[in-house]
Amino acid sequence: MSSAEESSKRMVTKAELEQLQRGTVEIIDLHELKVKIGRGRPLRIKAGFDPTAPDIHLGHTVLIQKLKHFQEQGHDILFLIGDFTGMIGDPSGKSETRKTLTREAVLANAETYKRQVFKILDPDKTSVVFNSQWMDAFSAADFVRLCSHSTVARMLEREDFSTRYTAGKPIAIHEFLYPLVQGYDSVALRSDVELGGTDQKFNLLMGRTLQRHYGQESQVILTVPILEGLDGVQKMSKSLGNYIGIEEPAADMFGKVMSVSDQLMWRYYELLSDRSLAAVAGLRNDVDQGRLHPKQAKVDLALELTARFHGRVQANSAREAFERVFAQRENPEDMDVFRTGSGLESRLLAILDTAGLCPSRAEAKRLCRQGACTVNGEKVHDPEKVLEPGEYVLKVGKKRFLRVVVSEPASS
RNA sequence: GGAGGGGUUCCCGAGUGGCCAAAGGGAACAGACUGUAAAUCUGUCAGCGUAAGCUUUCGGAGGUUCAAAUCCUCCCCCCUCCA
Repeated sequence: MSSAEESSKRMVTKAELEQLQRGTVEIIDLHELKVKIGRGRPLRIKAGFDPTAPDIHLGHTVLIQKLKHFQEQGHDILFLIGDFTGMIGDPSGKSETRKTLTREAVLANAETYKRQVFKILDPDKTSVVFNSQWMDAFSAADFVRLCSHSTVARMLEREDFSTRYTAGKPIAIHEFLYPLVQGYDSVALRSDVELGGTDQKFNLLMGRTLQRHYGQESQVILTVPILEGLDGVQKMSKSLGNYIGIEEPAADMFGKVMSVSDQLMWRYYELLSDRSLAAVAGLRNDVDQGRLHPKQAKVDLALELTARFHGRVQANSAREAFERVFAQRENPEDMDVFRTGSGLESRLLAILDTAGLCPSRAEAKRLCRQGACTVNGEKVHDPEKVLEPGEYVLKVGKKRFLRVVVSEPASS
């Protein structure tokens, strides 16, 4: 063996492997991964994203952080935007017919993705690809061939298909194409490793199968946990509104982390924090033993996560603002300002509605009657209350604030 | 193509002529309690209107009736079995 070959081959170090394994649910197959890494050339690491929702949230970052680990170890990241698969719509969950995005929309979304994802990944070492690049050229005959590599029985092994099937819920045939196309993407990209959430396991495995059928070595698949959203039950997603977006202002990010339940806080520590699992276990123990107040632990977590996207300084001021508003019940420093005329326009319910603090006037009335509305710190139960010309601070519930300026009546 | 079952308010789900803006549960929101945690208790949960009240909603379109989510007709969609 020549010395050049000698140096190109290497054993993966224990530390590197541990970094890759941390926080993963499953690696299929770990031995194959070692072999691939051991060949010494950069691996092609694939991960796919939905083109319709270019709003990366903390749930996505679990996966993206893992991509970063691979990137740090010198591997090539293939950030796949599923603009073709987007037409199908991932069958998991609700089956809505997606409308095809225009070319411009796809490109615009891609730019948003890049802006967001490069907060974490190194742009120089990341290729952004679209599966329409090869799928648009796919002929009907190609599709028939692709479909021949799987079976209906195999498809029905997938949990959400079998669940729906036994429950008598509809399964559209084109939904079967989703795993096939996702799997074919691995063929087209010659991926060595594909990352995905645990809910993607079936699709990821399909990639392994198809690669073999198309004469390639199977990719290793690596699954990461699905992060629960703010409600602690359902997965974090934009459509459920239980997410923390990575482009949200520091104050919102901090506040949202603080609103999470104590139980969920540990989950977030585990999946999102950079702290070692041992350190997290230590913290948890301290809280259990009463040596550390759970709120303090949550503040630390909120600081860490906010600082990751906004830096230390902004994270700290977000924390101060939070304490001021919620612990000391003071008003936030910057509130939206709403200007209105006097008279009927300056009735409380009218302001609440037109300023957008409540979705409807009926809702505004209800909230007032329930004692949720405060004007300059005083509860106002009457939704018909007219605010005289002047400046007020209006508060609805715990989180909605508004500075209201009521102008003098026009002298006409 | 045939037979049967089904489409209800954000979700699940009751309702088969008036007492139905529609039970119950979940979610959500608000109040109390707190640490903007959990648990608990209470209240709210189509829109407009100060109110009386009015308007829209039960797959879609018509019809019967003083009155329809409920009855009739046609249409659309889903499921099961048969072919």
